[in-house]
Amino acid sequence: MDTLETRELRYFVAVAEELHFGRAAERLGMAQPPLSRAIQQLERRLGVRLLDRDRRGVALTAAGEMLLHEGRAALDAATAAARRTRRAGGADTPGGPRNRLVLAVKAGASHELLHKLLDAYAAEPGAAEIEVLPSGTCEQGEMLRDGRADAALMHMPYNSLTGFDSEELMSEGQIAVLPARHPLAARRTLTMADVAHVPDLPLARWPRHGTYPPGPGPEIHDQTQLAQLIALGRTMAVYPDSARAWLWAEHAAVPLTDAPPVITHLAWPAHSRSLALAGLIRTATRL
Amino acid sequence: MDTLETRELRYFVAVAEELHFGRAAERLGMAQPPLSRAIQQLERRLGVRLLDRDRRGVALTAAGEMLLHEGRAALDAATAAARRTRRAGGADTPGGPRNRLVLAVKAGASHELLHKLLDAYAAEPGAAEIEVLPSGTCEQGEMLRDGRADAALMHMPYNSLTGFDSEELMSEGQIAVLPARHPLAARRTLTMADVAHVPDLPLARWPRHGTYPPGPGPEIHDQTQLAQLIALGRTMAVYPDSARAWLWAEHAAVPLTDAPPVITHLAWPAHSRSLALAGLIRTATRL
DNA sequence: ACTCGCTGATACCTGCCCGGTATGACAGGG
DNA sequence: CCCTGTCATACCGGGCAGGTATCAGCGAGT
Repeated sequence: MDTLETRELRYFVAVAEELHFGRAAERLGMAQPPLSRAIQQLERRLGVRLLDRDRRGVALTAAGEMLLHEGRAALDAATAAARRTRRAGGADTPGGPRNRLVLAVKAGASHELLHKLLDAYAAEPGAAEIEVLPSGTCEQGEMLRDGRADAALMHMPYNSLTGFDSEELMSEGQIAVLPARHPLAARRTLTMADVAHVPDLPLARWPRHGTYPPGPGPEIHDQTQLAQLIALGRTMAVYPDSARAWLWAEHAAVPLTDAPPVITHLAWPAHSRSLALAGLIRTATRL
Repeated sequence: MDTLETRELRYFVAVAEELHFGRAAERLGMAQPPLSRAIQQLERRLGVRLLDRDRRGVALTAAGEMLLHEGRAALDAATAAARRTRRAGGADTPGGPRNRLVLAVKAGASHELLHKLLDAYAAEPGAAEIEVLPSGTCEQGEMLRDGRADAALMHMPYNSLTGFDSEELMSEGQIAVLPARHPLAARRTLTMADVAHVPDLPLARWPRHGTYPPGPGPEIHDQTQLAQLIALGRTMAVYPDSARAWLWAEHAAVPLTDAPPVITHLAWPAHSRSLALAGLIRTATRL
């Protein structure tokens, strides 16, 4: 009576995202009529209109908006339960159940810190095995929510910590990564204003949630590509100090005096009760 | 393949809590055999043993432990989705959908603060209607998690804020609430040590998660009962300063110099995106 | 204006799977 | 040794999820 089936949530979220019954049904691998009926039953069960069926397309009501957000969260929680249970039971590791933690890290970020953390934790008695899972740009939050990861290194202010517990690990300044022969590379320091609108060096653009912000700079998919474009003198980027670890010879790093500091946190789902995670947190705080 | 049905979660949580298929089936209102089969199917789907069936009773494996915790969270998220959607659509309000917020408050706590908050918020333009939902002892967290409430007044260190966003509202000292004619009531101040083991005034015991801590004091169900027992000289209690609001003439309040301060927070689910809630938070921070 | 195309809704049917009843296997206790 | 209590197995029936075919409204194009 008062608890929704995940099947209903899956169906509704698909329709709410596509705003089109046919496409949603296709995405779900089913025919359109049963989907229509399922949504109608859901509306009747809840006693609430979720969608406004205008003859041309479908729109969310306020209640539908709410169910889209809450339903996504519930679906994430359900898949997280499945994934974490499989992992705890060792269903994904050939050698049977092992004490294992998955740590999501933005690919290439915080090399040195990560190294120290892993070494320190491995030295602990009874340490679990840690799998480092490379994550896309700002994807760590989703990975924690849907159970792909048990913990993550997150970088304020780029990631959002809402909904997670966290422990601050490190704070660092930011640098402008420039082509070595560009005039700006000779400067001792720069400001954000200096680098905001350099005509011949537009700032590179990273995708946020799959879409790119507008701007003149090139669209970046991965860090190697960015490094190459900088080395070729086509673009520049603003990065935390620790990015110096992967700079090329053709790169130059100039400190930005007024950039906000980047704070690296170890974050984990707030309700976690794993012993292995507690150990990792403990060693992290001692770092 | 990778997302669990809430039916499966309900069944497993029931079995994991009862550690007994028959009782769990009874609680679920079904027969035992289909429940056994459902759990077996779940184990096969996950590829993981969840329960150790010893001939005498049932025990959780590590994976089962994990699924119990994660499954509870997922079930809470699903029922929260249903409740909040119904509320957003006005399924529970006769007059149709109204802009409404449910605020969980420990019954009788923070009267004055609550009053100020409600008044200030009601004065805001476009304020939503606020329903004050009295909550049992330390129950506010569950209410936020399963959607019975949209926000809560929580009192550190009694409530836990993990998993919620929050805003600090007030900090106050604590007092000992004593029978007026007891010798200790004449003191200007007291310490925790003074009140810990008074032979003729054992500290009252509140339930935590439905069970009472051990001790000599009486078991308390509600505040009126406590007030009466104190007035009768049978027990005493430690309360935040603001409890003075409901003291009787036969009560005395003596400040405790070394009690930890009680900090009242406004807390809400971290993923909330409601406009009305944002308004309440804004007025709360300005208080 | 008529038709075509696209939308979601309805009607009807079929097969699966969920749940119930009856029973079995197995261990422990009197 | 049987009785009790546990969970698992065997079998069956009904409800509901899902598929196919079709309808119903609205827009657009000629």
